Amino acid sequence: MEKLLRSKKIRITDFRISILNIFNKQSTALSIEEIETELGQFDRITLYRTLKLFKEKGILHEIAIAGSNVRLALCEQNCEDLHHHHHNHIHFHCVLCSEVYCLDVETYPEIGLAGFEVQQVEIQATGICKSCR
Amino acid sequence: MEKLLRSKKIRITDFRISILNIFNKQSTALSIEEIETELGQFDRITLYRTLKLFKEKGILHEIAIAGSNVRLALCEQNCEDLHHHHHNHIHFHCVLCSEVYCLDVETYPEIGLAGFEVQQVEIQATGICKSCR
DNA sequence: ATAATAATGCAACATTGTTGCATTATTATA
DNA sequence: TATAATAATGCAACAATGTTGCATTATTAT
Ligand SMILES: [Zn+2]
Ligand SMILES: [Zn+2]
Ligand SMILES: [Zn+2]
Ligand SMILES: [Zn+2]
Repeated sequence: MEKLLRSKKIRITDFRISILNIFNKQSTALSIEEIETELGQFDRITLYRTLKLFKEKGILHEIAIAGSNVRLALCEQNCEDLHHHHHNHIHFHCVLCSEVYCLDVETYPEIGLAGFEVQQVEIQATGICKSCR
Repeated sequence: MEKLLRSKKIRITDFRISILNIFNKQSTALSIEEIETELGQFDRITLYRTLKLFKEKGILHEIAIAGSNVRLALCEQNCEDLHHHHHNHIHFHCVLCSEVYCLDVETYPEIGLAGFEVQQVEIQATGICKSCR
């Protein structure tokens, strides 16, 4: 927790620790609304600033789902910043419980597009999750 | 244009026609801001309602990009509604011009996740587009 | 312990999207 | 083509989401 903040060279504060705690006890990605509920009493501006910083530092990654709220989840250890992630997982969105999971896949698909230089590939699967089946 | 609206069993209005015209002369996906610029003078509420309807009817599909604005693009002929699309293309987001392209791929990857029922797969590639290289 | 620096919390604001309702336009039918 | 039924538009007002400036407070380096 504090080690993570130290490694990213940002100050260790109570607020940041509590945000990290919330993500650590969760197995699925979280919406901002869910984080707010977990926090109880808090300052909205500080929350937004913290989430923005965590994304910039490669502590959290953002998952944008069409027709749904943005979700956030913890990054892998080796993510550098907003633009240099090193994930090898896909995002699964359950149509029943609407939870979003970060899931490892055996083989991550390669995408080739003539004339385009592909740098990163983000995959989102939609369907019914393990616990809703 | 009018044929499309008729086939979806919704009324033909000037506003809807002008929205469809904007999308037809464009090769890339559009942000709401871009649509507003193209429209010139318009009513914001009508625009939002029109876009919502078009998404529900399978006329437009929404592309959610992490850290960027939502984009919209025309659907394939056989898209039924919001939840029943029949696209076979991926979405490419250029890091230089930030345009979003709908691009056909030779083979659309299959995703298998033990315990999860996959119904749809959305793929987003990021990199440098044809015209920015 | 002190100074330098960064984070927080408040107010105020900006952007984005929604709801209710009267007016206007489209469509079906006679 | 005229009329009635129905749906879309445009306005006001609001709700939700996200941002900026600035004084106060906390963290860190010395
Ligand atoms: Zn589920
Ligand atoms: Zn993830
Ligand atoms: Zn480009
Ligand atoms: Zn598309």
